[in-house]
Amino acid sequence: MNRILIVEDEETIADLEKDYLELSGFEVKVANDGEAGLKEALNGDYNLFILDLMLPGVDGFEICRKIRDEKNTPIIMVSAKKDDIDKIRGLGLGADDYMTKPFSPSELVARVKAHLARYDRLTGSAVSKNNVIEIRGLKIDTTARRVWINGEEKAFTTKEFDLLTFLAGHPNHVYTKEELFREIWDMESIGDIATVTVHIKKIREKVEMDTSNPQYIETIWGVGYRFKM
Amino acid sequence: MNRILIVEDEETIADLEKDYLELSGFEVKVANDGEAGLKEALNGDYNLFILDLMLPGVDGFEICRKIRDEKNTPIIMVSAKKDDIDKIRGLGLGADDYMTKPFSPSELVARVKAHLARYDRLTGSAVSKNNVIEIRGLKIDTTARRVWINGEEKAFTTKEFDLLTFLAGHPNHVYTKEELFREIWDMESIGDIATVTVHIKKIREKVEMDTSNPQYIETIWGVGYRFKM
DNA sequence: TTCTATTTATAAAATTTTAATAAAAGTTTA
DNA sequence: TAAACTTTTATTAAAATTTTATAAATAGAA
Repeated sequence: MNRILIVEDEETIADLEKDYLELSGFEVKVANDGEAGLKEALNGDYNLFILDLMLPGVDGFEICRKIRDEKNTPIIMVSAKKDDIDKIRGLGLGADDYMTKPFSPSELVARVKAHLARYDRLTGSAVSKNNVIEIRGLKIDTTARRVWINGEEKAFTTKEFDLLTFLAGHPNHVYTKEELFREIWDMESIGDIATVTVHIKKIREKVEMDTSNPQYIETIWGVGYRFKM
Repeated sequence: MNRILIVEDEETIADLEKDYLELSGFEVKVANDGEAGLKEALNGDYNLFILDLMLPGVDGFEICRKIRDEKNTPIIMVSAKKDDIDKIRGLGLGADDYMTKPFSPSELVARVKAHLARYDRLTGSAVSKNNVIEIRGLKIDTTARRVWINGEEKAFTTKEFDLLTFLAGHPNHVYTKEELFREIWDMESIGDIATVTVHIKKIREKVEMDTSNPQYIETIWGVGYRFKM
């Protein structure tokens, strides 16, 4: 459940925003002035802040800065004046979005969802974006360039790693040695295809339990190799 | 140095955007159709994408989806029609921003900067808000720019510190020397990559017990370096 | 089946590529 | 200007890749 803090002194607006957001399944808290808003923002555990720019006490501007000193939580700034928005946008305050009143509640909800989704995308899965291939006991981390067989890490050279990753990334597809050479070595094969065989052997030595009965890279006689899946 | 890819078929617009972004210190590449754009986006190393919605070949919509399958890089979608924007915004395509043509180049630059800053903020990993990185016996205070190995403080020069902090802040990720150079030296590497090697050596001398068997910064032969975690 | 030609596996040597190191030259900073 | 730092260059060392030679497996034909 995502928790949202609205810092807004106009109660009708705050209530309207709150209602719509709650209908969309968010947990919402409202603070009516700057002091309370700032305190709540820093001590509470929120996933997103909606800050009005004009507030009694501490203004939205100041709250935004203070939050950014401590958190990366998404912040949406709201103001009645288009000019203010333009001004603060230029200040590089670290807010994530700016909306001019009046706005439709559904647009607010849409933006809130978009910011929460992005935040999760960037913080949660920063590493695991497609960067890990896992097939049976084999695990390949493509950005770290590390390989594990049944939990045990094995060292791979550049070409070995590239070749294995390419094959594992296209399982069940049969590639000729020419195709593999072109793919990994980035050039036309002019007979120098033996090196593919040698690298396949090296990879198998590290990956397979029994080299003569490969579970991962299969030999297709007279054709090429295929990564079994 | 941040690298930006513009996928836009109208050359005058693309050139205008490119000029403004370059004036702001970005490195910009333009692709004029969907095919080229998609290929470049997936293979190249970019920090942000600007995609036109209407393109010959593969449309911006499709490119956005394909990029999101593989990367979390910020995407700004551009369209001449306000209606299209509203439509795709609702689709949850994973784009980070939407702009309607015509727009002022300075607004484009402002948004680009904002998105890059947020991306860094959210993915800057281990460092983020804490300001202190602590991994095994190594402690780095990023605001004070001080480094301790097993409790003993060591003096680091600017470049050494930046390089170590970047690597330690993105543990397990393998970076090429080109990438490291771009990151720390803020410019395109034109062969002057040897300096990265030398700095790695200097850092290891201070950080490692046994330089020839590094516990922190590992060499990935033929690829680059990785901070072990 | 047996023989032969073809293809792949294996092992080891030779070559090439890449990084570590040391030291000099250049640059910046106090 | 001197000291500290950075970059470049040259040399050495290490590692990875490719080549070569030989063995083994497979498929096809007699």
